Amino acid sequence: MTQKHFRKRDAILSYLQQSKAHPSAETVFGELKGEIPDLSLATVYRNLRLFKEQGLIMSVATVDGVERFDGNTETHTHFICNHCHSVLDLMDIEVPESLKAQVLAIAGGQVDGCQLCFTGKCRECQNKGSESA
Amino acid sequence: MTQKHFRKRDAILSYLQQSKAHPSAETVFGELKGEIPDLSLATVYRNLRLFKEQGLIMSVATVDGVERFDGNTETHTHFICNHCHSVLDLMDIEVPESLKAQVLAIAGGQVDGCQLCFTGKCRECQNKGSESA
DNA sequence: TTGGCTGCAAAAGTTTTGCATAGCG
DNA sequence: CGCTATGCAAAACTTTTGCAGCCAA
Repeated sequence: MTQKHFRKRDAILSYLQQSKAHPSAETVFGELKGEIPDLSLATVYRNLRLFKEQGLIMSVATVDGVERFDGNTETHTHFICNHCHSVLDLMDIEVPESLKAQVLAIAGGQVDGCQLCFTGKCRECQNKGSESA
Repeated sequence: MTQKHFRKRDAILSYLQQSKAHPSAETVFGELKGEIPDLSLATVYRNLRLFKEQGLIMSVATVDGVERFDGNTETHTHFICNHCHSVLDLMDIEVPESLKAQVLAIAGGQVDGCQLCFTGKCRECQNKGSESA
């Protein structure tokens, strides 16, 4: 399987799927640059966009001006730290199914997904005090 | 009350608070430009940022690359149409208080807010068929 | 005069695109 | 050869910033 052809694309997708950090394009690029020195940021952006269109990854949110991605496309809740801008998964927090039905009834049309996102200060930042603004 | 000084700032805030369209900076600018011809886009951006910091408005989401704002800072649910990019309020859909407590327990730190956002195709786009991609 | 608000234009930061090249079938 | 993926650099787009001017107190 010498599909060097897809090596970069695959690497990007794998990285996304394995990461729990909800990285930005720049972060993906930075992390993979080590093992793939001739990787281009444009390739990262192109593939992220492609994966998103294909539903292989999803966009979690735009945090501090940059889009953050998640290789886990199952609906799950996130927590965004306003201080260090980390994005955490909250797998156990689920939006009641009843709400989704209500939305369909109210908004009409078609409901594809739902994102629940809490914001605040993560434990780490809390512990560190206010040093990481 | 000839506070012409604050006329633009006030106009921007009023517009946000009265609008239900969750406008972007560009939209606010475009809408107010009519009545305030010498309004500058920079002023809109500056004030939106200021209002957000002051908690007078909030950022709903970044839709199609642009940040969308809401003059209603009470926690409430939104619906984003993937087709026409409109953002609708779903005032009746509420995140159970119990979830918020759970989040605090899990994520630790401090929980400031929570955003619940559904995505899909709004009734209008649904009715219009697929003409508005 | 001082201080805050603004316009304008330049700058910064993120994301996209055009074009040429290289690899695979 | 045709097709897709990619690097590089330029471009596009959104948002921020520097600076000078203006208005009110």
